[in-house]
Amino acid sequence: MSYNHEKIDKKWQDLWDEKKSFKVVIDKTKPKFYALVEFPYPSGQGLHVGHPRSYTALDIISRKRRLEGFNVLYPMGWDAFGLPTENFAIKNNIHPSIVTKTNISNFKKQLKSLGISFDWEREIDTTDPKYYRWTQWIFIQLFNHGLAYKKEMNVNWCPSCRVVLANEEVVSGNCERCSEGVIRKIKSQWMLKITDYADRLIDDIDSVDYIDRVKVSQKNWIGRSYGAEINFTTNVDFDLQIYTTKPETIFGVTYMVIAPEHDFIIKHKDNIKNIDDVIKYIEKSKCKSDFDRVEMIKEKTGIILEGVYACNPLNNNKIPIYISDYVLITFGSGAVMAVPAHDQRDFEFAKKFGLEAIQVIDTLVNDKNSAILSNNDSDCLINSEFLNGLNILDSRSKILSFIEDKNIGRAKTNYRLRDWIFSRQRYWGEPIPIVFCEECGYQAIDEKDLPLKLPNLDNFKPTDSGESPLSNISEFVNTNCPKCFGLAKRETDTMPQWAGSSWYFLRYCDVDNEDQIASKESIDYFMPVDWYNGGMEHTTLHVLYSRFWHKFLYDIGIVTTKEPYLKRTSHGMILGENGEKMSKSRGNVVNPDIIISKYGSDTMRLYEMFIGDFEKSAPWSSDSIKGCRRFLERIWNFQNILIEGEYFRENLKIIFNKTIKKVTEDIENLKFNTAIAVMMSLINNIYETKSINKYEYKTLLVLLNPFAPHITEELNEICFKNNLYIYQFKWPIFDINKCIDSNIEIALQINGKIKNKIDINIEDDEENIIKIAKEKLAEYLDSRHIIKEIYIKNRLVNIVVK
RNA sequence: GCAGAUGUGGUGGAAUGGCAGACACGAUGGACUCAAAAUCCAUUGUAGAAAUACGUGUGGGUUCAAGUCCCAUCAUCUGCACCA
Repeated sequence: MSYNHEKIDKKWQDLWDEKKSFKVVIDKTKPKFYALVEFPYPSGQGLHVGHPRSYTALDIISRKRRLEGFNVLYPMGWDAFGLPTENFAIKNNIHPSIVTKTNISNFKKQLKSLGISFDWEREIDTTDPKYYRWTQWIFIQLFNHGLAYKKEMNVNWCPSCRVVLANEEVVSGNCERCSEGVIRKIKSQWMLKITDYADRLIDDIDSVDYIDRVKVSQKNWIGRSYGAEINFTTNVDFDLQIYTTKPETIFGVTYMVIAPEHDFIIKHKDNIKNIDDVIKYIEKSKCKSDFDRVEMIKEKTGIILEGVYACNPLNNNKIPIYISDYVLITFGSGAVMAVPAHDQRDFEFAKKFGLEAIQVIDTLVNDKNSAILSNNDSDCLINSEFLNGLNILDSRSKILSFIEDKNIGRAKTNYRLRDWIFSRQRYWGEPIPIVFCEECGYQAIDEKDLPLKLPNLDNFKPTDSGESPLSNISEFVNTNCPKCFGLAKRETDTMPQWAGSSWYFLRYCDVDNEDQIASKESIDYFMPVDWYNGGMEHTTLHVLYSRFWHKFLYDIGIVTTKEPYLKRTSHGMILGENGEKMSKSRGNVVNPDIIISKYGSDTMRLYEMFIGDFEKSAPWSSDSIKGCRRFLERIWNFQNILIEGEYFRENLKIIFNKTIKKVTEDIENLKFNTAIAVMMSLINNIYETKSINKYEYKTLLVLLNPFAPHITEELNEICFKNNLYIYQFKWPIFDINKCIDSNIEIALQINGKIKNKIDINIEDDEENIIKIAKEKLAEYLDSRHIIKEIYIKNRLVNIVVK
């Protein structure tokens, strides 16, 4: 009987469905394990070979955990709101809800054909009103706690999608979704005050087990810096407040630069003599996005404000004021004190405009072509009056207490992180549950009226004005104020796609709950997520946003853990055969359906894991996958050479124990590729004996089951007829004492170069081994002087000679 | 420019400072076959008939011993908001 993957895959997938084999309920007699993978956006293209990498990896973990006695929650759902669906719907004139339904059913079919052990009873869909009711509920809580507010923002505007993008969604100055150029536009936006949580988002990251790259990216994104705010007076009635991380260099200030958007310019335009030129410069910089400003690294631009000047509060020196777009209004106070001697950007700007530089830190490094960047805290200050002779750290604390005493400034912590722009002027998103009343202002709708359903529009295209399509529907817009019951208008903006994915892991705990996000009991039992895996591209934003919401929900008593995810790992991308990123336009996309129908889902799963280091990207190879299929066929054919036996045979005892140990450990360390390699080695060894006994075969099937669940279940049924499924078995354990061979080969070296090898017994003592080694190496030792003899246990002998 | 990562056979990739190239693909030769496919066996880092020599981007260093640690350098990839 040959290995018929089509029949076998279907048989077991149907059986798991029918028996609800992976359904999980609260069971306090067992330890729980919550495995989570990022739920997909169900795009029209269907599943991509990249998706299964993450799902298979945590499926292996989940299946192994079940065998180890855990009660495993491994759920799946759909992050289904979003622009591509809306754009597809517009283009093809089909309602986005229908597009979504079709895409989900296609994705689901494809996922099922992979045999992942999801609990499909807990499937969620972010576009389902039963789900987004609670997304809206969380927004109301944020609003009631002052964390959601409206603000006029200079926002990124995509003329093509006609939608405002968060900074995070702008890639290289272009829209992340449609790749069109992004311009700047003023718009009143709902904002979420994520900055209130900046410290906790940084500090708590040390309490969780995230891979370092993720921790670093979270910290860098928040970007906490310690510095000072200092007020500089001016010759007009206005104090310019600057932010600096190096307050001790204040005696080196020779000019000041403010952002083009700074209030000072408009307020004192009558005092600025060259105001016409200044306005021209401002207009020019308005067209640039922040990204363009970044790109302008070659040359600094700027213009002096004539007729106004600032005073250095420390020595009353008059200093000129410039505007330049390298200073951003969104960071610090939108004004910097320029110290060209010790800051590279200031140095370049000063060079271009012929401005003076005063050196205030004495350091050995001295390069005339760049600023003097001192990294040494013990360097001392010069040209700085009362700071002279103090090192950097001492002078910093002295200047801080000085400015605080004189009330001209104070220590200040700053963050790179900005508040989260939360509005979208689009149709296919959760309506924001707020109304505007002339009398009462912005009011959250009554929680009893949730969900606020997205009206079923015929015309869901964005309006050219940039308002949401919902603004055209008077039945939706016109309503009553929940407070005074007078006439009021609904908010017509919708939420960004990030919203639904910021709390979905909570809903999985209790998907059908109609009274709350999830029951307290289910949250207490399943949360936190024990292991969360997803793409590298989400390690900054999605992880940060969902941690923020979780911390807020902690503060209002909904969840009981400060962090949502105990452990976060990320997988590398699967590239096309040509080593480039898979994409439709490159024509190198591999469709998993074709692979599965040709080789079967177990081969597909195995190859996804064998392809390379899980955390690194790897190119797909349609040749290499054959090796995985051959491996499974050999295991299949073992049923023909099956013999009786209740223990490992003596000559295979060591290798079996070693393999169990390695596979057990490698799975935990995301080293799926070497786990598979060691099983391949094992079967090569078994092959040499021309037989396999029942105990050995059963052990092998359990070990392989998390990787290749269909074929292993089938073989178990054929060969053992024990009325038990493998998923009900126990994970094999190894005997640490039987993991080392008694006879091993060690290397013999002369001065670190391999010259020979010998077999030793691990019981042999060192003295004896060195003696044998020297006999073996006699020809090299002849008449030479031995300086040192090194023996590394079970590894090698190295004789150092002269 | 900044930050992070990566450089190992023809290919994907293995190697707690201790025998570089596990495992797999591909290739070559052989068995089976009328033939092909599949399967099985053997070989496969480079040079060399061999002994041997050389080999982990490049140049130094530490060490009895370096793919691995340190310094410098080059190349590639990813992210970015000139973060003061």
